[in-house]
Amino acid sequence: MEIPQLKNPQTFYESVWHVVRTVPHSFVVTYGQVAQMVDPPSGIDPADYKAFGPRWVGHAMAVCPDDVPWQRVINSQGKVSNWPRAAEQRKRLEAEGVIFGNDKINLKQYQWRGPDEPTQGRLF
DNA sequence: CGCTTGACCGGAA
DNA sequence: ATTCCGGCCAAGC
Repeated sequence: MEIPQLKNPQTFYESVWHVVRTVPHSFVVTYGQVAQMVDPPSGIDPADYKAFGPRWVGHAMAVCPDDVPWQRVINSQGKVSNWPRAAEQRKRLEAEGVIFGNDKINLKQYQWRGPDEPTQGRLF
């Protein structure tokens, strides 16, 4: 065995939480996007990470601490994923001023581009 | 310990 | 628009 496989998931999860904490108020990111922003775990095949990174992000969000704005992580379709707290998630986002159209969010408008692009000129 | 499911994604039919 | 598929990991039961 030369290459270990994600020998410490906890570390990966904490990296995910760190990234999510940097997402600004009234903006959203997708699972796949977060997977790309996170520093890839060493020793993981890039193809494997591409395929399952987004899912790992999902697992990480399922067990995240309360100080993480988990409501700002949605799927690539611009919708809130189907899970027990979906209603609460939407409620939180709307409380931040995010507008849902037909159960969907306009990613063009609300998706966060990254740390280098502060608030895209919009307030909040 | 083995089998099933998954807060996913991108592309194809 | 909707449904299906490959990906081949990790947690839950």
